[in-house]
Amino acid sequence: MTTQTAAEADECPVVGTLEDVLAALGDPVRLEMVRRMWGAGGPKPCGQLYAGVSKSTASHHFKVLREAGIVRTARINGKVHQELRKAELEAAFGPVLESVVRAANR
Amino acid sequence: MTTQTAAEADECPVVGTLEDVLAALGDPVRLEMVRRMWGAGGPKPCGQLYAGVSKSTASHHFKVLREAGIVRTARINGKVHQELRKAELEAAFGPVLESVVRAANR
DNA sequence: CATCTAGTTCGACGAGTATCGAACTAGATG
DNA sequence: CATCTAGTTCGATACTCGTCGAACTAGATG
Repeated sequence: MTTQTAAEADECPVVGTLEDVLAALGDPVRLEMVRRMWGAGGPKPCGQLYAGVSKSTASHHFKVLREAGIVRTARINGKVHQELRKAELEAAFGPVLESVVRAANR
Repeated sequence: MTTQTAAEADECPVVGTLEDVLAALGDPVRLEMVRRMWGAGGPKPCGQLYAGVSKSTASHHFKVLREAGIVRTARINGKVHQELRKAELEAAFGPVLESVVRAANR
């Protein structure tokens, strides 16, 4: 990978496989992160997306979500934000994410 | 659990958590098993639900699906069959399984 | 009964995972 | 510049997971 800005480097051109996505969502911490992002409608500061685990653990989870193509990372006003790649996921898997988040919100 | 027949013993009264279900589906072998069952409309012999892994590995995967509450096991004419618990999953999680299988069928 | 097929359990193994604190990096602020 | 907060990476750890073949179980069949 050539030198890019942080935002670009986290812009995965491809979403992971359906299994990758499901496996990534199959963890309570990550599912909660995604659930919180779903309602945000845009980038959200990392610290607002989880509770109950350490910063380093949360960082690990964001990495898993990112590598599965579920989120993208952006630095806004010097703070790291995470945002769901709704459009890409919808394009690849249809209403999977939406149905999952709705189920998580039950 | 009191003594019951094999079919009854595999009748889990409760579906697993959403994370359990997603994690169970987040494996290529198990996702394929579920995808094949989806179109069956009823119990299906185990041997028809997978390919590429050994019998013991397949058996392990069926166990994971069963413990997540995704399938139920029944013995028909002496042969073990697996069947999706569509109604229970729909009741617990809405259209999650349907959207996942549709995505798997893309 | 013996034999067969289908499926489960067991034990082992290498790989992967979720977690943490320490060390580090990235910015903002005064 | 120093200091702070937010977030990442690293190393370590205990645990889990997917895999297999062997041994076992469950039925059907002749």
